[in-house]
This record gives sequence, structure tokens and C-alpha cells, in this order.
Amino acid sequence: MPETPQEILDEFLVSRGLKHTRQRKVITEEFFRSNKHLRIEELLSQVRKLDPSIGYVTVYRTLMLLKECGLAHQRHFGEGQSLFEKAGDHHDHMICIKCGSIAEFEDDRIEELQDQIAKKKNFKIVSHRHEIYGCCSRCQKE
Amino acid sequence: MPETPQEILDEFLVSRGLKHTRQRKVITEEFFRSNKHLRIEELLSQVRKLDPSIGYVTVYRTLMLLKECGLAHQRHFGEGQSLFEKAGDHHDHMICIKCGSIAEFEDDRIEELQDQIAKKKNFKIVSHRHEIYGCCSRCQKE
DNA sequence: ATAATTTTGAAAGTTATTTTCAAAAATACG
DNA sequence: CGTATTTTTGAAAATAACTTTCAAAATTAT
Repeated sequence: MPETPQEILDEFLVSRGLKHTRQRKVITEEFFRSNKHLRIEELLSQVRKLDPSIGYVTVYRTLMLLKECGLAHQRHFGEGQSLFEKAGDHHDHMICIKCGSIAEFEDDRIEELQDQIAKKKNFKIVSHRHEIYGCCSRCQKE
Repeated sequence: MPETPQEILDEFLVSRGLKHTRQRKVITEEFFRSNKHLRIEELLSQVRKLDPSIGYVTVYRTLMLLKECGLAHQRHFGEGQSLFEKAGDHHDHMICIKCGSIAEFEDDRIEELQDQIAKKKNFKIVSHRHEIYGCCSRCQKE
């Protein structure tokens, strides 16, 4: 029952008549091995250490697949490139505007209040994003 | 003391040695007259009803000025173009993923919880974004 | 093996801005 | 008020960050 990401991806590929490739395997493994928020370019350079022939587009497409089968989330913090993170238990983000570091937080009380607000307007929540921007403790010292 | 947006912009222009132009006046007035979230293109077409010679770039640049002097906020909901809204009392957004309508909400209890979370990590909040995505009551009926 | 499909990587195309540049407008100066 | 100086403007070119296209290469089916 607790399938690994690779197994979930495999099933997804089969269910869609898609193929198994060396590139998809390497990219997926690298993505799940690293546990940070990654830009496409970052994952690309990690993956190229293992196989220099892999191109940007393949990493991009593989991340789209991971998103489609629910194994990854794409985040757009501030401007610029988006970041991808492993799907897992829910959490929100606290982003330092100086160093770019990202801390995660979670608070059931906030989720509860959100639900109340939505219910009052008869709005059906599909997802949400809650990001706190500011200065992390390390950067405040400088 | 309670200066109008135009006055605040004027002071800002003077303080930076910038000039007063007919275009800036029209664009700013239109922006503050309408009270929705506006795309650059939307504001452009409103403004062109008053002066068809005004170009996209001037609207864009004027909005950047309004942002710089704190009179406007730029929002990036989902993908696509960004929206600009008047700065004013704080509120967050509830966005319908079907029709794109935007409702505003505000909840001091959530703000309070946020502050608590930040304090615990010794994080100094500068701003935040909190967006709820889902289906508005009207779209649910279809 | 061979045929039928899907993938891949490079290059071209998109979208939404941003920047550049020469002409036009605004303020400063005499 | 005219002229000089600087800033603006609008059109067009440039960027950033994807997204799509296409012919060659890799997979899977037969």
C-alpha cells in the first residue's frame, strides 16, 4: 500500500500508455532524493552530473508528469522561476526576502479559520497558498 | 494630512525630480476611479477611452511608479498576467478557479496566528499573501 | 527482428513583461 | 516669453521563463 514514488509514477505511466525511459528514472530519483524546493535548472544540473546528455526540456516534462500524478507541487514564490517540491503533508511557507531561504509552517487553527471563512461565503476550497515574506532570524543579525 | 492619491504621487514625483504629465494624471485617475483588480491591459483600454494615444508602456510604467510610492500592489494570482489593486486596508483573496472572480476576506485571528508563528521562529514579517482557490457559490450551481 | 508509438533534445514559439531609443513634452533658466 | 536641459512617451526590440514543434532515437508490442 505505501508505494514508493517510483512505483506510483510507473503505474501512472502504464495507465496512460507512456513509456519507461532512463531519463525519467534518473530525473525522478534525483527529485525525490533531494529534499529541498528545486528550480527546473537546479534539478537539471543535479541530473546532468549523472547523465550530461539530459536536456532542460526533459526535466521540465518529467516534472509536469510528477505534477500530474500528484507527486509534486509547483510553487510560484515572488517573481522569477517556479520551484517544485515533493508532495507530502501539507504545509505553507515563510520566505526570507534577503537570502531566499524557505521555512515551512503548518497550523491547523489557520486551516480551520479558512474553512469557516469559505463556508460563510459558500465557497468550495480546492487549494490555498499562504506565504509569509520577511526577514529570517539569521539575516536580521546582519 | 489625509492626502489624496494624486497628491501623494505628486510629492513622490517632485521628490525624485520626475515630471508631471497628462498621461500620468489620466492613468492614475482611472486607476483610482475603478475599484477592482485590474490587469495592465484592462487599465490601458479604460484609459484609451479618454486618450487613445496612450500606450501600454506608459500604463505599465505609471503602475510601477504607483507601486514604488506605495499606492498600489501588484498581485500574481495563478498564472498569466498580474493584477494591480489600490493599496488600502489589508485584505486577502479568495479566487474562483472557474470564473476568475475574486472575493476579498480579512480575519484578524489569522493575522494573529501568523504573528505567533513568525515570532516563534524569530522571523520578521514584511508582508504575506494568503489566497484561497476554489469554486465560488455561483459556479457551483452549474 | 520489425513495426508502431512514444521520447528526446535542440530549436523555434509564446506570454508577459522590461528595456531601448529617437522624437516629443515638461520644467528650468535667462 | 524663448531656449536649454532633462524627462517622457510610444513603438519596437529584448528578456525571462516557460511551452511546443519536429526529426531522430529509444521503447514496447507483435
